[in-house]
Amino acid sequence: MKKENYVPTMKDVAKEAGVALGTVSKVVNGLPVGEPYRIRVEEAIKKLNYQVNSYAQGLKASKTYTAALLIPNTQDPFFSSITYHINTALLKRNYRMLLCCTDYDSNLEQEYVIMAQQNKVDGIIGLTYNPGLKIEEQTPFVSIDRSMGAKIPCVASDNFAGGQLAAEKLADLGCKHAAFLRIGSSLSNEPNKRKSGFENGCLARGLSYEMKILNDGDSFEEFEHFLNEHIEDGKLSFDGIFCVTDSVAYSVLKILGKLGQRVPEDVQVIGYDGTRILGDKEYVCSTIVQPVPDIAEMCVELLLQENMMQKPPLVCLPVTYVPGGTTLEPSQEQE
Amino acid sequence: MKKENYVPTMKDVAKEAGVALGTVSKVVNGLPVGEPYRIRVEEAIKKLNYQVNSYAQGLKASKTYTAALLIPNTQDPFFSSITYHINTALLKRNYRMLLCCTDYDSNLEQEYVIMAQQNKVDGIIGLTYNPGLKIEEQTPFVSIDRSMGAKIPCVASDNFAGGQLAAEKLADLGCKHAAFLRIGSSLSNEPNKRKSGFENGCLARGLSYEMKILNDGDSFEEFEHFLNEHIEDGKLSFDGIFCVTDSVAYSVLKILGKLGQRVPEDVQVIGYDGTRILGDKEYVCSTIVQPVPDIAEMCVELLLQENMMQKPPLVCLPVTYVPGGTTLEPSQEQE
DNA sequence: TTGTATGCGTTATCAT
DNA sequence: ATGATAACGCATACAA
Repeated sequence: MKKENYVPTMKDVAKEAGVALGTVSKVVNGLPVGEPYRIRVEEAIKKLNYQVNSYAQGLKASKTYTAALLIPNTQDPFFSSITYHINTALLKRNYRMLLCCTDYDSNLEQEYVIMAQQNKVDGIIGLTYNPGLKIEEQTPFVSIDRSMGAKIPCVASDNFAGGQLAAEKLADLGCKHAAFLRIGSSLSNEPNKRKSGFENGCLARGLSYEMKILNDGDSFEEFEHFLNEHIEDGKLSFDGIFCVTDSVAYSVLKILGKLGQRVPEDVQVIGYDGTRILGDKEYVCSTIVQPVPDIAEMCVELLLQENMMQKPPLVCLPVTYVPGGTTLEPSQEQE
Repeated sequence: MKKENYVPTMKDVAKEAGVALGTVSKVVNGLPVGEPYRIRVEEAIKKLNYQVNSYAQGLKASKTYTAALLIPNTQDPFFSSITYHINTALLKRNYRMLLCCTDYDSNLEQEYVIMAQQNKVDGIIGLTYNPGLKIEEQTPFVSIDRSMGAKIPCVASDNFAGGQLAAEKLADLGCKHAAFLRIGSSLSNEPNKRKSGFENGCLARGLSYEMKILNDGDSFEEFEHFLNEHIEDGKLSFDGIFCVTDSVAYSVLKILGKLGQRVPEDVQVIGYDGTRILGDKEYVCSTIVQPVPDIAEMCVELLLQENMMQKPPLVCLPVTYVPGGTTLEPSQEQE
């Protein structure tokens, strides 16, 4: 019947319907066309099983309705959530998404940018770690969590406010001496502000604090040493700990257990991100929740916004605190 | 200097280098070209910052080096792992990946298939739930976990063997009376074989068992009722439970805790998938691990294989068992 | 309102 | 070995 492996084009449809090529194009794109023509064309389309070729469209229009997302991986809960919500936000606007897992590899990040540009994407959203990433001027780029210069908008949760909120919560929950634990990239990025926010909050509330900041190569055992050093007669000198991420908090919780400290009775712990067990169950710990759907929506909005002119260099979205079992419940205090 | 927003083409490069269009094409594609020409062209490319247009290439060659992945979401740990590894496997072969999160929505699945076809993808990999999904013959498709007819290869873990392995492990670990708990789609798919495998394994080892199978709409509380009904004088009649997924196992563990049952002392629990806490930490429970990297690799391999002829209709990849704290450790038994 | 013709950027087939 | 030209499928400006 139909030729094997032959993909019909507009020309075939035009011939089948006995109309001109342009008419078919109009029908396909919903432009006004005489009713009898439209019907004949639509029948021909069904009969031949015709589908437009986005590549030909893209070539013609130099617009591909495609965006690329650069992200280290999809397994880290925060990344997987970002990925999902950006995909959804793009879909809503009828955009396709190229997923580019970079594995924190600077070279791979650069390669993916080049690939995306060659693929004529309408824009790139990236959570990247390459400080020297080269991006063509004409390719819109929105960065997550890292400032990349005035021309590139950066979207992040309000990390400073988040750190502050964590300090305030610990103070509200009765803590007297807190700790901030961080393991992080030396790279300058937005999440680094969690530290400043926390310090700020502690000072405002008269909460004393100490910090332990691990560098890239350091082992988690450093935290164990640090905490162990602050135990006297079995009692930890901290009664509140703010961890830079839920992942760190999770590891710290295990260490605390090993050291015989009870959570939240002896020491309360707050993380950052809003990670849930298995993606959709309880929170891993009491935490500062990132507004991931809003971050995703904002990224896409900024990316597709026409007037480059007034793209803000930095957008910080509000965070919230949720108890997750590692802090004393509000019912136990006078909230 | 360079015109604002103007993207150079091969023609511009040819003019700049003072050579013909075809010569530039050859240089770009690494075809033999006289050395002095090659150098001049390469210099022109650098000077103009030229990049090939994949859309024009794709239009000409009707090959796009792009594949689409249809998956419900990227947040479920199994899905996120599949997504990551398929992305990696495609990258290795220089393919780009369109991510399509379907949210278990049959209509969305179909829309994405159409989108992918219009986008002239070289193939689609799908973990889908639409039994009537329409796919053009000329679009290669590989299915994960669900058979979709003889022409479409299906890749899955060896679910039957996995169920069997779970039964054998429970028997080895001293269980006398087991339970199988499942919540699942009524849709016929490969994971359903976990049940048959488990039954088979129980029979082979003389392990008695009961089953509780929830339907789509049912609440998890049904499991609680079921388990509660099997408690007499505070003692659960089961000493081993196989859960259809780690996610179910996780919930069941919580229920068991509520019912005052100790795991693994009173009852041992085995899940399925190989899910780790926060994606990279300990296993959620003792579990049958799916070989996700192998599944991903196999999907891509089958998808891009030229000779459609000998594509097997079903490929089952071997699973392994790992203890995850919800079974008695090997050191405690005579393994 | 419908039909015709041109060009998008590339590759490949020619003749040179 | 290199240079001119046609064609991929579609959209659109223009002519009918």
